[in-house]
Amino acid sequence: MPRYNPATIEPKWQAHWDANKTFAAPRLPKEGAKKLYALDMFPYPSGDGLHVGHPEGYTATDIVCRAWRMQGYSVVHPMGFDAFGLPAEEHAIKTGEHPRVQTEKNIDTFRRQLKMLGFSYDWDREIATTDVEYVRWTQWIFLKLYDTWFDKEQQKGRPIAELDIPEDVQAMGEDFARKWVDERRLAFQSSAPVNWCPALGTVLANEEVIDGKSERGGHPVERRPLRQWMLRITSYADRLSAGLEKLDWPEGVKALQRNWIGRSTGAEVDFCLAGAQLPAEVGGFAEKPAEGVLRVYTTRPDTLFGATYMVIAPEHPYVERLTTPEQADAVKAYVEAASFKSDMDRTELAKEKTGVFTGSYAINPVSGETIPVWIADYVLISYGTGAIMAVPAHDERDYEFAKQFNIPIKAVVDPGNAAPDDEREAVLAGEQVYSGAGVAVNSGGFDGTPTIEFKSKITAWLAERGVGQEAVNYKLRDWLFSRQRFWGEPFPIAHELDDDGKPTGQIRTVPEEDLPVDLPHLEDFKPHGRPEPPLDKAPDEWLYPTIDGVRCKRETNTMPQWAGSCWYYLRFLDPKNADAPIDPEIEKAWMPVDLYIGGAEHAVLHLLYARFWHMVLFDRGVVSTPEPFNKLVNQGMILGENGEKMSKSRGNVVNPDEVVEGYGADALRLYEMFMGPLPDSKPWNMEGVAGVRNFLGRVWRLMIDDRAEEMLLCDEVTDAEPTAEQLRVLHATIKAVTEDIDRLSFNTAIARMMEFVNFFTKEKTRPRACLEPLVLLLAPFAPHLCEELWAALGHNETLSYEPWPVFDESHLQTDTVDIVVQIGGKVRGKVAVATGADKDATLAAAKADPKIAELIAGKTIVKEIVVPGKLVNLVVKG
RNA sequence: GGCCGAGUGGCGGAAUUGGCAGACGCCCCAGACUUAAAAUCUGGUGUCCCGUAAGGGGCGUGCGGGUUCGAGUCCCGCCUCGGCCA
Repeated sequence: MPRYNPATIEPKWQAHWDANKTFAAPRLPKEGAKKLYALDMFPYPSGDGLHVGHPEGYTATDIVCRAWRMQGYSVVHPMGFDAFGLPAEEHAIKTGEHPRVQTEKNIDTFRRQLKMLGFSYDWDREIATTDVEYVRWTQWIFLKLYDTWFDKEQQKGRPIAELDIPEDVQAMGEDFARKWVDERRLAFQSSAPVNWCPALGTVLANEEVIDGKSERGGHPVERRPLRQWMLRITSYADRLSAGLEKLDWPEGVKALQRNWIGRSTGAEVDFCLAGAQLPAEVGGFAEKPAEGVLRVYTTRPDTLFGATYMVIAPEHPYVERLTTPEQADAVKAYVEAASFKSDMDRTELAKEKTGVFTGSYAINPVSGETIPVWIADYVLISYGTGAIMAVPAHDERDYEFAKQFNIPIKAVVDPGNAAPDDEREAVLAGEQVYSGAGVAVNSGGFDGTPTIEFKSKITAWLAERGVGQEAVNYKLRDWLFSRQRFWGEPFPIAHELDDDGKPTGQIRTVPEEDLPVDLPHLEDFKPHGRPEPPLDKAPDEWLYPTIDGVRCKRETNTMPQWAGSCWYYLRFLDPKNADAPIDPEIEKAWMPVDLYIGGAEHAVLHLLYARFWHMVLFDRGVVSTPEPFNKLVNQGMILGENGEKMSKSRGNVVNPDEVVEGYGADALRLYEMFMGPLPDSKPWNMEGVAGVRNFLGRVWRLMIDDRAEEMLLCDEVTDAEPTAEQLRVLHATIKAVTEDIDRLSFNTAIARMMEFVNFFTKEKTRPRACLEPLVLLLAPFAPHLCEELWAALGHNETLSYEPWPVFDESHLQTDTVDIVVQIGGKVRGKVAVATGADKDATLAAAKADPKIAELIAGKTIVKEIVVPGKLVNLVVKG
């Protein structure tokens, strides 16, 4: 009977932990104890259930939590669900069943599977982003964003109440002033293109659009502007970038984020349109470009003399006014065609450049030359000013475009030594593009100025004349925060209506005490055929609330899935708080997250968005730390047995339920950790699972007599004192396992415990004093098995809070150590020398070894290298 | 095209600062136990060469160079694969 049988012991201990709330974390860390907040990226509860990729990171954090609990830390280790999202809504559209029903079913499956793996979560803290009480505080945070403006001077978000409205703005009237304020909020409205699919009668998410066609049905998708909510993440670009410095994150992830933010410095330059009435000379560079002025952003103001044409994006507000009657038809067709292309399609370097001439010209502010203004879709309205000066000699895309349309190419940077002579000639002749630094040519009085120097010189020159200024730009764009979907958080916003039921443009926020704004009842979830969100179908009693006595229409956009995951780590600490998102006392005590593990797919967006919200909450005094996640680790991908990505279509998906059924949860956990380093991608191998399962069986038989009818310790287990050798093995194991857990090197920790078991299996007497520490060391990895063994060894309490075994250096010491002896760098022998022997003694011992003596006999020793305790290398000649 | 990461036995991987390459596991082979098998335990297992044997030697960490007494590890150049971005 007492064979190792995970199928009986695992559910038993899971029930025990549940019933005893073994892993409940205290409200605040224990007095005098250090705290650990270990967080997993919570899963989206898909209909497929848990994937073997999930338990990889989850097991890693669980091991750290369990080990550190035993080391006396107060540990909080929560789990929840990121439960809004498209699949549940699609299911609802098909079946008419409310997405919440499907979502809850999926959560139940995920929870069951997670519990089956024995993670030491404090389940009392479970939250789902779809919980109405959670949504309430998500909406509350949105209102904070709405109530915040960014003070550039202080680089800080501040309450709208502290925003001074300039007198000239006030003078323009209340409506104007309100608009002025609204334009400065971190949450603001704007018109942004959506993927409108006329055939499906709905707006699609980016991931539902493939090559300009709908994923379902392959219908054409059009980019159409729609009123949307945006979050002003660009205000925090510098802080988001600078804040990375101090974080203990993989360098690669930091680089990705910096790259995504894409900070560049350059200049904004105003080009007057030919024939335009120039405005009267105003002091300095205008905040907004004057009428008849086309403003561009460039990172290379030094190439201004080489600008031979300009390009504006097809969405640029000047398109109409610049288009001459002769060009009108061509421009119209071009602009429409561009609306079907994604930004990606448009900017792809390899693609052939397209464009159309507007018929208008502008004047180069430095050379006075008249240059044509084109419309081309390789310029994006969302980057910079949506217009560029094109310098074909020194920009690859401009070069291709100029070639395509026979526009002059004028070299203004001499590469000098930076390019071989023939290439340099080609560049200067305008036959080859060169985008590096060099020396100015063909640049009026600036000839001979090195690129770097020229950049600042010309910027100053432009600034003096009020036609340019230094500017910082980011690839990062403001965050498009609304979705035309049902299954998301409603905005706590309503639009005031006039007597005719038309929006006045005035916004009302839902008062805090009226939160949450819950989703309305819908008869069905089918698209209504208009680009407006599905909530437009909501019943009137939901759609038209009265706020402060004014009839309003609720905002019908919903928030994106990212919203809920932006702050869940805070709510975990105080999940039931009815008065605030989190109690400040609790927040101060537990934050920041000490260890955050999850997939690399969230390296940019989730982590950037969450950091942004956190910074706003920090500025507004809701949280006390500038950054939310101190240490981040990305787990690698688990591939199928064939080495390819796991997917249903490849038929190589491994189901955790089946693994647990066949080998047990402890074996699954152990295998996932034994496969290789946590951050690496590695292929699954079911024989490897069998291997670690066998190891767990060996641990069992090390202590339990598996031929007996009852649970009995085997005869070899004794209360006798361990031998010196046994102690040495034990303490080497304690040292290695403890250090390996600290550096998340779980595969090597397991290997060391295997060595321990291999050694003690051969021992005729196995002292408890050695076995008990092993059980404790292994417990974080295979907790069910170890609880069972701990009980068998005569303990009544869970081992979850037993003190971690202490490593004692003195047991590792031996009388002698083996020294490698090399001759000419090749290993030729080994000698035993006394521990701690110095260089001379070690060298003497090496030379005295008969084999070595023979090999060096008659030869001259040129050099002797001695590393005490390690090796001797004799370099000989002759 | 850019950035990041990785190339070590038949396979997953180990080697924390340059110091015995291949820990540990899988696969495979052999032995013990057994009437037999399974299970379990024990041992072997990079590769080539010399030797009947005990044993000895060469070669080996993607490729080519370099630094060093000594390189999987550091430097230069290249190749391949993976990820992200364009």
